[in-house]
Amino acid sequence: MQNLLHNLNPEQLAAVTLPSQSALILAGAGSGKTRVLTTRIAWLIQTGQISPAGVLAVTFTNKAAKEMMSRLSAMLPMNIRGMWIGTFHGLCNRLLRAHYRDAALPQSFQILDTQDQLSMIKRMLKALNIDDEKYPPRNLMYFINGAKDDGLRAQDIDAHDEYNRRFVELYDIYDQQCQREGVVDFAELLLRTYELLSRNQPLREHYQQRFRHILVDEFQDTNNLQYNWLKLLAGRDNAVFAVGDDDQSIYAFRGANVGNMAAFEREFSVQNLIKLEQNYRSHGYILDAANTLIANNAKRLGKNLRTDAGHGEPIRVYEATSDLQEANWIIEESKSLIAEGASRSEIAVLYRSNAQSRVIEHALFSAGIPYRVYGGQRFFERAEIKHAIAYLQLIDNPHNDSAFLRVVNFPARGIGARSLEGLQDVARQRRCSLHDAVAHVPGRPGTLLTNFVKLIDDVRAETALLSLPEMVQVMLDNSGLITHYRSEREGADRVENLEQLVAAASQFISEEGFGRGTPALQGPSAEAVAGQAIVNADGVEIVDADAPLTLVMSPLSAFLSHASLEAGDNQAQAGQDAMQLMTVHAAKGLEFDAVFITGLEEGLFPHENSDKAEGGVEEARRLMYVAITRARRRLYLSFSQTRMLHGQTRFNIKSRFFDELPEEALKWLSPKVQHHWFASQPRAAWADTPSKQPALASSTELGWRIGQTVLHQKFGEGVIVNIEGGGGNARASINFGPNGMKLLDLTIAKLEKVA
DNA sequence: ACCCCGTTTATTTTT
DNA sequence: TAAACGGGGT
Repeated sequence: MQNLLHNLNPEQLAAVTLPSQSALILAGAGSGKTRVLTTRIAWLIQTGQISPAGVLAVTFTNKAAKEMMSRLSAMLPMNIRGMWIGTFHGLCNRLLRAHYRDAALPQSFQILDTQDQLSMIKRMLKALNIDDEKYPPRNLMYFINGAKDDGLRAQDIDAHDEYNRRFVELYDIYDQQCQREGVVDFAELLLRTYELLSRNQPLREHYQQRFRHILVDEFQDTNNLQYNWLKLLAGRDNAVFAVGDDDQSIYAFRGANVGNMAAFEREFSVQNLIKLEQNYRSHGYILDAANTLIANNAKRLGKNLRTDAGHGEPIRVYEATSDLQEANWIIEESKSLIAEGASRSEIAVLYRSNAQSRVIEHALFSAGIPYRVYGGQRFFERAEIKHAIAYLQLIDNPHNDSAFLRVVNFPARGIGARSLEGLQDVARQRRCSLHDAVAHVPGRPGTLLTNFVKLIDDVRAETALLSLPEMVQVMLDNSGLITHYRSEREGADRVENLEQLVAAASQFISEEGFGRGTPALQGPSAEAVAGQAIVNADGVEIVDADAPLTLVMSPLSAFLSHASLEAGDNQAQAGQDAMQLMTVHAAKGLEFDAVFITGLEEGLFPHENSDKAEGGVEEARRLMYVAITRARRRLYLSFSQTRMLHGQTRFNIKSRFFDELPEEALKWLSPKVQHHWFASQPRAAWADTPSKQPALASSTELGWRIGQTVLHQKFGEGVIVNIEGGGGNARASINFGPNGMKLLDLTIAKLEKVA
């Protein structure tokens, strides 16, 4: 135990050893957040305050959950299987599997990912003959997910106009369709569990009594439903240990509510708020920059990072004339870092949006520097894998129409759109699944469809006693998927991926503790279930959704859940010592010796949409804060006067965030206010855009040019983005950054040129 | 049933 | 720019 608490600083120690009450830990970047979280669990167990089964730890990502588990198993000399550590969705899945009857779901319900959900909505709109211009599927999806995230069912929503009434109506129809198919979307996993526990008192009390300690990671990212879910599970007596950082809240756009931190303090009567402000990651100048920047946010719980490390290197700032030049500068700097002995994987290039990676990738490629881009397609998202998964889904639950449609004619079986429309009509009339409708389709389409259904049924029958990997193999062979991709010109990779799926299945069953030979379709045995049965005080029998998974679902169901909930690694040239390219969002939680934050321009970072959204600029500032605090020793900031965006050259001014950083921490590598690109090479930029010539001719008479930086007494500094008209009629679009884009008459407006 | 070509649209993303 | 989608033609 001494060992356990040994190297903690006073605040960390205080947090780890708090009494069993709800507490809020404000954990700054690099302050040892995960360490506190895991040590807290280990300490509770070692001091005998709780048994592993009494611990519930919730994270947002599978990665974070795995990290916690591996740290815990290093800390504790025991099997940590009894602990519930997982993502909100993973834990809900487990609960719903164990209590599927109470939750009114089929035992083999399946999970729709975002793609599946959208295609299902499209299908529904089409079937109802609804104009998808007027009711865009995407909007409906956001509406549905937003409602679910707020805990609302269709009947709970008051629509004030015709348009919204329609949305509500469609939401209701969508839910009914999901129910018929036995599928749930991501938000549904949470909402269904919430409803299950709130309606079923014995069940709720059972879990409330079990989980005396609930620990939550990244609390600032919780949405309203997750917050209420925690509140429900915590009941009145349990201790919720919430760890988060309001300054790193960057997911409001997907429903995260930072306000949950303040609400938590109030509603869970938090006696102990501990701030972890000692930073173990970054050098002084870097932290100064982060602190100074974030102080510009008004809505904060308040926190200031400090370090024992010295100032370190100043933050280098570079102003490029073009995105291309910016990229080349990154390469030059990286080369010298590498020459000084830095390893490539310790250098990260961050950007606001994915599109920005192109130029940088191109430059890195030309320079022959290995790199890795985060955020590509992941294993279970690949088309061929999704097809294979769809076959498996049909074996497990033939009523999953999304899966049915995905593969009914893939590989081609002569079942075209026409036949499928007919089938869908029959299914709608009979209010049944496509699978069940097949028997009622006459003629040749009927025969072909029947053959398809028979194919699925045969694989199911043939593999009923086989293990999961064996089943996957048979499915691949019998479905014709492998044959199909073998005959395709560029199918070799896909065949290889499909073979990897067998390996993935094999790895999965051994990791999750299913016996090697357990039949893929074998559900929990009656005795196993009986062994888990608990009779509560009211005489109600409850089966606890306890680990391992083997007790609540079949290997196949478990594997399919896994495929939906854990999309797998985004493919990477792993092993190589490569530079790391990613969005700022993707960088959250990571750290690097050297970090480049690129594209620091008005309109991009902060993004132009940030100005419009409520609290958008503060969120953008937090994003910048996250970016800065990724760096350990070296930080580079860059922006460019011009940038190619959507096939057009955009003229930008530097981000307002530069004005919010401490001057003494920065070292400007290029002159701050000096010649712009057009001064030295006036022709180059528009040589290939003849259309702009007339405007330029007229504007040059007046002395104005696109790209010119100007000063307006009211709007401040801006850049001329476009000039239209000529002579006495010349007007210019000027980007004044924080003050927006203005269209000004050049003959009237009082503008000063900034050199 | 499939392919081609024009149109449209472009933050951030985990589950 | 470029990728994804949908309509229409073969």
